[in-house]
Amino acid sequence: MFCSQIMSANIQYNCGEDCHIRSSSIFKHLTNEDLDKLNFDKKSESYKRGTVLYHEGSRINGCYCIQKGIIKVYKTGVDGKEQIIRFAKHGDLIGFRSVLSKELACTTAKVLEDAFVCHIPAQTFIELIKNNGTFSLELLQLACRELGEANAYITDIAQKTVRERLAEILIHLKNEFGLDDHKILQISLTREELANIVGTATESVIRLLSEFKHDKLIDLNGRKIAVLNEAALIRIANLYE
Amino acid sequence: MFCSQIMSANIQYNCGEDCHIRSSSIFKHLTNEDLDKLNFDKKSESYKRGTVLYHEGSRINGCYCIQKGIIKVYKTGVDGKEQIIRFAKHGDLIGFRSVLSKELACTTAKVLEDAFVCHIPAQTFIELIKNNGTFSLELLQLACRELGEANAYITDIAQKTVRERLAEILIHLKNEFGLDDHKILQISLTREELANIVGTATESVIRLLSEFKHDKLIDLNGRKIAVLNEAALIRIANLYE
DNA sequence: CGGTACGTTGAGTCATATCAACCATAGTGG
DNA sequence: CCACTATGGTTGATATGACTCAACGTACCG
Repeated sequence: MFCSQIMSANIQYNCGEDCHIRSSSIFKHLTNEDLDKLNFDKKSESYKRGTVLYHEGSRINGCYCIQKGIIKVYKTGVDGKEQIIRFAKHGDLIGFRSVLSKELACTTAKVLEDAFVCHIPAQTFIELIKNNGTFSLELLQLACRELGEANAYITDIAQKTVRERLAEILIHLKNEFGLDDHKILQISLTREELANIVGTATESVIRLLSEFKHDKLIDLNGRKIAVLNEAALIRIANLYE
Repeated sequence: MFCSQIMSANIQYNCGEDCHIRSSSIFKHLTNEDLDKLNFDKKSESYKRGTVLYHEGSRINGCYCIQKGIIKVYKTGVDGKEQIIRFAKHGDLIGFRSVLSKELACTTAKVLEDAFVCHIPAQTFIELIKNNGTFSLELLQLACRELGEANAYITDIAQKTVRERLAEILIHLKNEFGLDDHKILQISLTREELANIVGTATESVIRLLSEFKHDKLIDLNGRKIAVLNEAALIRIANLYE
């Protein structure tokens, strides 16, 4: 099997029974037969920060299941400005959109935190969908959930101010990546990256973050952001009206 | 069968062989058996302008295949402002997102132009997915295409000016609904609705439309919008860079 | 004929973008 | 070891796109 790999951190990944593919919600209802096929066809690899898994506009020959690390998925807009669409982490599946719609990749996927990733060939993936109704239903549910989130984000960007959106993003990041003991957000982003999620200028993010810090909603220490007053941020973001 | 219905325009719809469900891309690979089941379970109905097919936040018990007319699909944002997510017309399928993700409807669907619509019960729909790999694959492809469009729109709204977005929307509407012999856009929207697609204020749309008219890019006559210079609009919109 | 919804225009304001300068840090190569 | 460069962060000044508010016009409808 292709699956034994050594991470830089010396963690051994055995991609048979223990592999994340098994416990990840999207794969968990596969039959043993399907699972064997999948484990045989997939390729696991580790990637350093900065590596690009696939480029916007390129043909894509499979999708990626993230075991470890963080991947930044973004589109390049007018005059090269990147718009971050999502982050993928532990258990997430990316690239399936382009595989299924048979279009060229409409996003770029770049490693933010050293990652360990399984690559599933397009053919294997499509066979799986055709032959396993439960699997395809779950995948559909995943796609539909993402679609719902995308629609919600469209509404937010179209209607909310930068200030509201920044507060909202901080809450989202907190929910997705969590805080450590010191309430520090467990994802490290540059100010520019934050701006590229919110859809604003770097300087605006900096000014608003200082404002939030001044109001004791957050604390700042370089890229470390501590979330001190979640309730107030939620109020600012107009979330859960 | 439930399927014989009379439209206000006195057009008879026979939903067996002739029904749109057969020719619509998403249903065209169904087996005769599946098709019989579908035709038996579905309910066709005509709706007047202004009718709501389903409300945001309500439970939804099936999805809708549009045979005729135009449906406006929108989310309600902060302080009640509507954000139009898409329009559905002849051959389009809506509501499947909420059916599959088993969440409450995250949008409202309202009739813009008198419509004739088939309702497919959730259970029938889900069975179809589970039992027919080709169908579920095509549905997945549909969802993925919509997801790609949503991501592109996020990037646009986040990065482009209102002027660019309005030009882009005019092009999109032209591609989706076409022009008549007088180059008039074949969908009738209020200025407010245009604003609610673009994500701006009604007054801004009015001012920009007059500007486009002054520059001979479009012509205006009430809600009738004639697209005179598509190339220039595309340039303004920064499309196809 | 009054009512309601939609469209238009002008004036003033404000949030946010843009531009420019500067600092801190870290890595690079001579 | 020290300039040198690149990258990221910060702040201030200025410009402006877009929103808001308000008034008014228009058209249709019962």
